[in-house]
Amino acid sequence: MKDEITYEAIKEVFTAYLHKKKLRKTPERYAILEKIYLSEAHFDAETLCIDMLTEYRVSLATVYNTIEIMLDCSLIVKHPFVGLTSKYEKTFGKTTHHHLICSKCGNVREFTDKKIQTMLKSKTFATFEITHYSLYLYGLCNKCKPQRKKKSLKN
Amino acid sequence: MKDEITYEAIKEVFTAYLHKKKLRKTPERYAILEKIYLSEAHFDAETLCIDMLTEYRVSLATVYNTIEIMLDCSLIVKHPFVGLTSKYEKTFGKTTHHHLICSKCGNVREFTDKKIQTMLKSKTFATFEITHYSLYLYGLCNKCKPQRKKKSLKN
DNA sequence: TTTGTTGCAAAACGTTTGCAGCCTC
DNA sequence: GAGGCTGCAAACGTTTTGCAACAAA
Repeated sequence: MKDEITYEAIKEVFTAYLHKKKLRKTPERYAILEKIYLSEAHFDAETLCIDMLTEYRVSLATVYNTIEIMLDCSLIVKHPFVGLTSKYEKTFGKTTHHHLICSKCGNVREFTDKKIQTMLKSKTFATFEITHYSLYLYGLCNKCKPQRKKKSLKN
Repeated sequence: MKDEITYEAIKEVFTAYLHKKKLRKTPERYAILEKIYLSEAHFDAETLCIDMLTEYRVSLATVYNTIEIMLDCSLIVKHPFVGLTSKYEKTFGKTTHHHLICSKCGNVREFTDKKIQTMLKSKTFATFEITHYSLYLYGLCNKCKPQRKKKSLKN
């Protein structure tokens, strides 16, 4: 059961932000927003740019520009995972989750944990105003985990 | 009351690792290790390199090389905080902690939380072997937090 | 009409690599 | 003595910037 978040609703949020900041509502920006809206996975700037080719051609510079704006208005978050190029992820239509990153193959997996969420959400500081948090668990995924004896394939 | 970890003890760990991996025990590597041992703060590769100048001159390439080795043997961890160049941090002589990163000025602060630690340490997955985790809390530090009316200094 | 935005290419940035000489083993 | 390691400089991948043409307001 997914949250019913429509592209129109997100578009409105984005439009309102662009308006507030006196930024222009260009077709490129909306094309990028829609692409992100339609995808579920983490993405990096270049892949997004290439993947858009069929629908709408934008330059990488514009992708970075738009990503920056979307970060500012919290429509996406940035994940600079160790060993990978920076990944981005939409924040709407997804429940709070955390990440498992395989240090060997770079695969990123999500998981949710109500107790962790509750605990972190309740964390406050007198001298620091939290906007968001990132919890990354690094390790080895099943495929990369050294198998306990099984024809011992070298590396 | 700090843990009594001596440079000699750490040096032994490093030496053992170099030996195991058939890597050479060069003065540069030990100079870098000592520099890291003596410092308490997070550091980045270039700053470390520059800060070493007075004691021992090493090239940035060697610093990166050595950092890589130290990451492999878990003497340090890497923190690619959003908006900052990658920071590294020694893992010895420090208690488990988490990070507060100011999105505006880039200041990084540490904090400890027993409950969070316990909860995260107990987290396991059948299909993922956790080696370490990073918890980053992004937000605004006291200095960067918008003050509630007080002569309203612009920016 | 004004001024922000685009695409492009060049530059910047942090990091890695190739190589000749050096030094550990 | 062999081969890993060093410093240097060049190369790399990612991200940013400068600029002329363009288009949103």
